[in-house]
Amino acid sequence: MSTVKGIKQVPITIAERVFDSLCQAIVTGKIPAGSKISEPELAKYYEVSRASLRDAIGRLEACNLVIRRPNVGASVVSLSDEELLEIYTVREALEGMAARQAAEHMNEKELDELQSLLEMESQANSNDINSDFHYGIVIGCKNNRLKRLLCDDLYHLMRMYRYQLGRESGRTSSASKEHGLIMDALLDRDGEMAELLMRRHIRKSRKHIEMLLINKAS
Amino acid sequence: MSTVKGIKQVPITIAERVFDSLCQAIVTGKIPAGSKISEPELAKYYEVSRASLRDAIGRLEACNLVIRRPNVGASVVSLSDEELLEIYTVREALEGMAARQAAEHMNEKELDELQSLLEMESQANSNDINSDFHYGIVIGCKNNRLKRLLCDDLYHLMRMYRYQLGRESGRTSSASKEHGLIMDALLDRDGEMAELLMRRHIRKSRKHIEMLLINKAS
DNA sequence: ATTGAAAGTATTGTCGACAATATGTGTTGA
DNA sequence: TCAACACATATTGTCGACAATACTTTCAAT
Repeated sequence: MSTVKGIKQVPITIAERVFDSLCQAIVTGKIPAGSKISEPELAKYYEVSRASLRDAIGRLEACNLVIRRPNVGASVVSLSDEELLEIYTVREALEGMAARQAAEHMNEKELDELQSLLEMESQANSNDINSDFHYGIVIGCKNNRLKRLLCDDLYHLMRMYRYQLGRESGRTSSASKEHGLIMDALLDRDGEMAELLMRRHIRKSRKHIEMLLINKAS
Repeated sequence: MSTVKGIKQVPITIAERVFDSLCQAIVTGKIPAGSKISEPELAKYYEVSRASLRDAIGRLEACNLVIRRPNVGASVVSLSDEELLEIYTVREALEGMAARQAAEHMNEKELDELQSLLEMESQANSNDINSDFHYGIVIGCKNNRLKRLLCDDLYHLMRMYRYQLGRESGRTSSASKEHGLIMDALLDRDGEMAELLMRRHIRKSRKHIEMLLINKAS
């Protein structure tokens, strides 16, 4: 993947390859949230120099998966409940706009593909975010800056916590219905409606996660 | 400054110091848009090793001021007209949400300060973005993720093109009025209205820039 | 004269070593 | 017993050199 323009790229340099590996390891929790990143240890593990590893860590910081403090080192990000909810608020704003622009700019073929994606979604509960409805809308918005913000800066974090929290346990049915409504708005080329529905959809997800977190606390 | 959490930080490492210098040089156009970054040349100029300089370049890439291609090197970003307008669309979404949250979360003291900022704005047309109205609202939204996206990922680019285009020649009067309306909404704690007004305000700026670009083309 | 290949040059990517800073441990003093 | 200082250890930051890749120039062939 290699974090450029939100479009998966084949890693060219060693640093990019290590970045991809570390990214995967962090998202899947193999390197747990909050844990410290040891440069000598990981450099030895991946059999690369510390220079390449540090480059990779810099990229991880750029996509918000680690936090680096000067002269101290990097740690895997660990979001508090509030910080997790903050991301949903940002998503509401950005994906809402993405939906609006997608309604205006997606072509027929893309709309078709998105719809068939939606139909598959109802049965196969695929965990691959690359083939999910939200991702399809982001790609369809045709605003590269928006794409990059969502895909480069939030995408990985979202994957990480989706992994950790288990993909919003038990809201699939209502979420699917909401996706259907958004799809209709896209087909109608109704940007305003698409944005409105997308925002409401993400707000509901947020509320749902909020409940999960409250229950988890007990 | 040193690009962390949108809050100016004193540079600790050499890489951070060089990043700050390069950031400034790019924003002010001292290193012109589109120009190539020569690692050996700049390393010699700043009297640092290439390792530190490369670290700095990585940070520049993270805040979207340069684009790096593997085995080729980094170039200062150069936005097309469309790409510049894309940023306004993203700002509409993000700063709209920031205004909403600011209305809900800013305390009295912050509101006071913002208002006095607004009064100063009408006379002294300060070019320091750190003391500008939009920045104040972003800081006041209390959503760190939102702050970081705006301040780390878009702030520098905005400064750069504001510098280049000369701060939206001749829209200060109407823009100031719009700021006043937003301020009123904040004082009313009316988040929905604040978001609505902020979005309209940025949309108008976008239209204004669009006109400037069309005229420039002739 | 233009196109293509090949050699040469310059730049980027990677490495290992050293310096600077932070962390952990042990000792001393109150 | 606890606090604070000093020392020892480990990690990060920085450096210069080498390897790999890209770019430029030269030359030859059609």
